[in-house]
Amino acid sequence: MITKKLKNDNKIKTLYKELKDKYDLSEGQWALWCKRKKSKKDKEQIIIEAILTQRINWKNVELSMINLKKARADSLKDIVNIGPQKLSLLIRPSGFYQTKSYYLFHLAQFVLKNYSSVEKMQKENLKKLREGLLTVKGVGKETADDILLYALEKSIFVIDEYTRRFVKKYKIAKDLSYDYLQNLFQKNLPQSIRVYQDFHAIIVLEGKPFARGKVENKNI
DNA sequence: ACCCAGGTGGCCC
DNA sequence: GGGCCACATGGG
Repeated sequence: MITKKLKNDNKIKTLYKELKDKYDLSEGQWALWCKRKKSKKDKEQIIIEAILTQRINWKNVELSMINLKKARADSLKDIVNIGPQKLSLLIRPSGFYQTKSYYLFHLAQFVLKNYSSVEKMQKENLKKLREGLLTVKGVGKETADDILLYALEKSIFVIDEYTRRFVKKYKIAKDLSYDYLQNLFQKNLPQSIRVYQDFHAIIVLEGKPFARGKVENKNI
């Protein structure tokens, strides 16, 4: 029992080290790729993308983001202002557009009403933020953690379809439930925002067919 | 004409 | 807690 546990523990750490070499990643690489995601505007875009990317490929998300930018509706304030009706037409390419437009509208409202800005939101502690986000319709654990890790820069590990495929591929665990896997990864990695961001980026790359050698794609 | 893609909520048991 | 369904577009 204990030996088996140790084995799995080592697996996660070892995989992280090996794959970091495989993709020639240095510490904080994700941040380098996404240097553009530093500004207030970019953080808000991560939040928007977190909703749009639900159950859809990134290509479709990009099409919606282009529409939003063209319509100058790519900030949380814009989204609250234009309202769910018009918003839904702009985000059609990313699918489930009526549902998602309500999700997005309510999320934008939630952030602005409770915190007034993403920067101020970042000052709140992780636990409170997660609880709050989970009360928003359309924000489940994955979307909440995605926002927390990549937009708000809190140390929490994201479990998604790519993570589950990764876990299966390397036979890391049998239990694929969200809480179990999140706990498992967090227990076996240093509690570091950078590590969580980079590792998740690696997991996504591992799930992409083109992924070998040099990394240029930033669609994480 | 299929099939698939980075979820979530609602309903049922 | 888990199983099933609706939600919808663009690309292969």
